[in-house]
Amino acid sequence: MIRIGTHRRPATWSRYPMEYALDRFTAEITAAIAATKRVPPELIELVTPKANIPADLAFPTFKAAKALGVAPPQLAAELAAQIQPTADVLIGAVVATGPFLNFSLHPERLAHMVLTTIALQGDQYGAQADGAGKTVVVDYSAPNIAKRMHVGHIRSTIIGQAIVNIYRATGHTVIGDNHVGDWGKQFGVVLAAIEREGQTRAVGEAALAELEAQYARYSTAAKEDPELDARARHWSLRLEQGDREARAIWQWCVNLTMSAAQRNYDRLGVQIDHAYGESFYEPMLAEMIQQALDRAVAFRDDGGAVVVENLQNLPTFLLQRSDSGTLYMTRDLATVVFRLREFAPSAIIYVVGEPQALHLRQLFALTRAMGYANDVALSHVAFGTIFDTTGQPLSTRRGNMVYLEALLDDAVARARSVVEQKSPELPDGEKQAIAEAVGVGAVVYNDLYQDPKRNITLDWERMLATEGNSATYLQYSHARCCSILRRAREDGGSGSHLDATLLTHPAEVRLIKHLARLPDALREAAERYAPFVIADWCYATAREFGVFFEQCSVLKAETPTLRSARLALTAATAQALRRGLALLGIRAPERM
RNA sequence: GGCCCGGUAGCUCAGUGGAUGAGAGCACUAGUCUUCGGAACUAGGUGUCGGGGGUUCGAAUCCCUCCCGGGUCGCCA
Repeated sequence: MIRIGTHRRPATWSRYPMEYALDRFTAEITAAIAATKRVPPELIELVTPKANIPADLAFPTFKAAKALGVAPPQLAAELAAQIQPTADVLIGAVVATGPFLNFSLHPERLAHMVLTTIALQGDQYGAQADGAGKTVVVDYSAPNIAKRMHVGHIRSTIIGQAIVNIYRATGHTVIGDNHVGDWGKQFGVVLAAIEREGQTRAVGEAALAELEAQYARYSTAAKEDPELDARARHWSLRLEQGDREARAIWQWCVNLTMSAAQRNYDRLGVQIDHAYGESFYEPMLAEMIQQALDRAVAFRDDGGAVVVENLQNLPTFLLQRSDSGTLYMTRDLATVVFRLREFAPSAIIYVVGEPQALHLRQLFALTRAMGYANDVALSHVAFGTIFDTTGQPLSTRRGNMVYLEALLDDAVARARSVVEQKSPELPDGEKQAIAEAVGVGAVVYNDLYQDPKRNITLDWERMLATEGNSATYLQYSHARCCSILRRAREDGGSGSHLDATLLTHPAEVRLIKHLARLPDALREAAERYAPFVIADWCYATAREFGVFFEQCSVLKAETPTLRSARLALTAATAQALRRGLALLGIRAPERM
């Protein structure tokens, strides 16, 4: 008998994750096979069987049998005969099926352990200690100053935040850094355009829109007038050299942009620890270039440019222009060096679009060639491009650009109309909060449900889908759990003594087994930089709950003790779903 | 041309060495339902896993090669 929901959680649980059921199961099997002394430990590799196999973990005996010189089915049968699960392990049954040795979980013991774990860990369920003592820097979002955030920034922001959440949950100290694009020649264009047309008096996103328009007009004109191009480069240099007027306008642009970006971040649940921005590294650039020259990684060519070539067969690139201006690469190099000194990370993760894959490979090679980061993992989480429904890339020039704020507003408005239709009785404030959670959740999920490296299509119908693999379906499943729990509270009969071993219905067992998988999903998501692994887990959880909901009545369970056990399972499902969604940055309303 | 990423059901995608089912969702068809919230559940698939070779006891998964789509290749970021 276990108590669920009535005790206080020990303060240590969130900091020292407990052993998870499937980890113990795996360890028990490995130990049991090893104990037969028939199979060398290094040949014990377990696999998860396909869904049609009635087992939870399997040992394929092929390799071991070959090494031992026996037929695989014979070895499997031999081992099955030798392994007798005792009453205190999670192993329920051991069966040899041809060359496979199949292990099944003991449903009652699993139920007890999983529900206990989730109740104890609460919103920390699945947390790992793997990353304890390690620091990871995540570079994400990176809006451009003097521009609105558009769909081009949304992927880095959303995927980056999910990776931050996931790494925190695996015990890492995570430093998020918003590498804001506030420097470089493009900014020279901004300043030159303002000089030419005057400073807009608009505010908020409207001001940013005007700055974008000025930028576009200037760029177009500069194509036919080399004078204007030179003027922009001149402003770029003035800015780099600390010119007061250039700096003042620059600061105005930065403030304007960041306050607009913050509104989007707040809605998306995004919190980034730092926003040093490219400009921050200006004082380090001369030193970086000098080091590259001193260490013979780069050379100065006849035109005065600093060139890096023949680096690991990568294409040649520059660290300094022939007019002495610096480049993206120069600042990125300084950024790595700064992060190494400041945070001493074991890894730096760049959440940046796939088109910059080559740039980052060059950066990583350069960093190492200069003697930095030899024991630090440098990773690029590359995400694909967003296209419109006709397959065209989104761009301002094409006129099909979608801005983040407008995208979120639109999604929320559509969600609001569904809420009005489905839940007219709710108070207005709650309706709006639900619409915000559902609309924004849909946008976020659209970016996280699949492998980031795939290109994605901006498709309203799919993004705001309320069924299938969608954010709304997950939120709805959670709300249903909450509804049952709410009604149970109103009935006053949720009993505190719970016997999880009563949960033996196939739908209950399946749901419990699935809940047990979150810790593994979290580990895999971290290893692969793949939030979609968590999304998949959430979706499968919601589906298993849907089956349970249909087949096992909670409030009208046959006996009070079964009702209590099912309430505990429902509470655990709600808790775990909330946890999974939180890792993705999606809110889970209790009603919708 | 070199390099990178994709190519799995009509569409959008999982699966990247293991089991005579290659899975989900959407769409389509037919059901469940006096609803613990129907934004639900159930049933229905003749798929050259882009083509062809190879490695392996075993390949959608690893290797080679070719085809198709996208990206990228010194003074933008």
